[in-house]
Amino acid sequence: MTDHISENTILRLARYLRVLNKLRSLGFVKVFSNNLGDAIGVTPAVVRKDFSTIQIHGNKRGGYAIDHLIEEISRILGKRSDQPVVIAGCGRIGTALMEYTEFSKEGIQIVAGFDSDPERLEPEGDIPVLDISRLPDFVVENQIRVGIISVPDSAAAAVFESMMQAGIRGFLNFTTVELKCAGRCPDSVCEHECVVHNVNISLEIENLFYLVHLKNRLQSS
Amino acid sequence: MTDHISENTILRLARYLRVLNKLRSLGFVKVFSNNLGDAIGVTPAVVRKDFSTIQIHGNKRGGYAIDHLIEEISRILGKRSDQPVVIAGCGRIGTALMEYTEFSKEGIQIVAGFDSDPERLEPEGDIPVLDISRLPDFVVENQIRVGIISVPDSAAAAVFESMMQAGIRGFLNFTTVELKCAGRCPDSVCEHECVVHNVNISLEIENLFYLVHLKNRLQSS
DNA sequence: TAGATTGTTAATCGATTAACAATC
DNA sequence: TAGATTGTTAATCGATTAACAATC
Repeated sequence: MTDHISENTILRLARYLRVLNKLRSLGFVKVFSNNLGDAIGVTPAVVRKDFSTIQIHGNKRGGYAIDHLIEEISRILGKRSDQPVVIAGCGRIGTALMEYTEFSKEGIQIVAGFDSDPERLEPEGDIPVLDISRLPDFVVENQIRVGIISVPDSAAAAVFESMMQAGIRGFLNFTTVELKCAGRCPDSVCEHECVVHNVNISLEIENLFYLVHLKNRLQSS
Repeated sequence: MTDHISENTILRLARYLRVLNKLRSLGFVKVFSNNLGDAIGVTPAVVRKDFSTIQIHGNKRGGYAIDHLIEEISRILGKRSDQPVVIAGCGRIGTALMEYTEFSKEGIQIVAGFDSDPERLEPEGDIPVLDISRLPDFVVENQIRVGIISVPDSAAAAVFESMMQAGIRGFLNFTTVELKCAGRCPDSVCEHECVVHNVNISLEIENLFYLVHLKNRLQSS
């Protein structure tokens, strides 16, 4: 079928898709590589190349049909209307995420939280918070593929391991622990690697200081 | 002075620095490119190259002295012990960040929050929450260079503009609005560009679904 | 010394950009 | 038709990797 699609392209496709949905809801029907490039901050050539690699074709003068783009990109990316996610660790960050209202707009649904602290459990809650020991069964039963790790650093590795064993393949990691999965997936379940994306806000902020500092230096020399 | 340092290198240096501080606190004195590479997930050659470009030298068989590394990397990156940050928008995310205890460990200090909702103001709070109209003066007076934007999307562009005018040069953007600063800084204040990093958690989660989906497809074909 | 590690050069790889023919 | 945009190829650029001499 389709050629190999680079990770960069996949991430851009996801962003095009968001812009396209906004454009459609505004009543637009056509779009040019030009417009889309501006919207996500890349050159028109990149947009055309991306579409070319996933075999989406436009009209030589009329640009691309938004409906068609949305349909094709959604198909390629495997976009589902329901995207169920579990959260391990219902502390400050975990709770904030459970209350985060933006998710539902995008079809993301936090289906359960897990914690080891009995005080935090709410089995009957709107989003149930269960004991962490029940995570593997829950993941298997509900065929969850994506999970958020917002436990303390000290618990990160063990939680990661058990989530992976249970079948989670995509991780959003809020700890500062480097979670590696290359070759760690049990062969019987998983011959491919997992995907771990890290969100490290204090590192992000530090990086801003560094980048601003160094840009200044460069400028003044 | 130093040659041009790529952004990739800068971001890696920041991560080495975090690992090095941990190693030092464990009593380690020396480290090999090997170890550091493992710790942040790059090859040893990348580590040596990074150090080479910032003119840090090791010993042909004894690796690198941790103290020296920390000192030099901190100097290059311009690491300060106090890293003051303001937050625009004290809703759910903004408040969670103000309460986030990890920041102080890294020397990051949220010095004030700003909001347009009178109900949210707390001028006498531990971290004062002031009216958004007072942000520019505050930033100028306290020479703040880094800010967090966690306002509703609809307010993002205007808030960004006023923060930039006031002198903020590094932005952590929690909205889904594409904030562009190329050429937008007022020349009198700023001949260099700003740095905007985006944190879009729902996009991150969506991307995990897409990447997992596509890795599966690739595998099974 | 032998073995291990640095530091650097050249080779490779992939992504981005430039350019332009095709064509609506 | 003239002008604008796609789609693709070749050129460029930068980052990563491989390889290995230097040397502790």
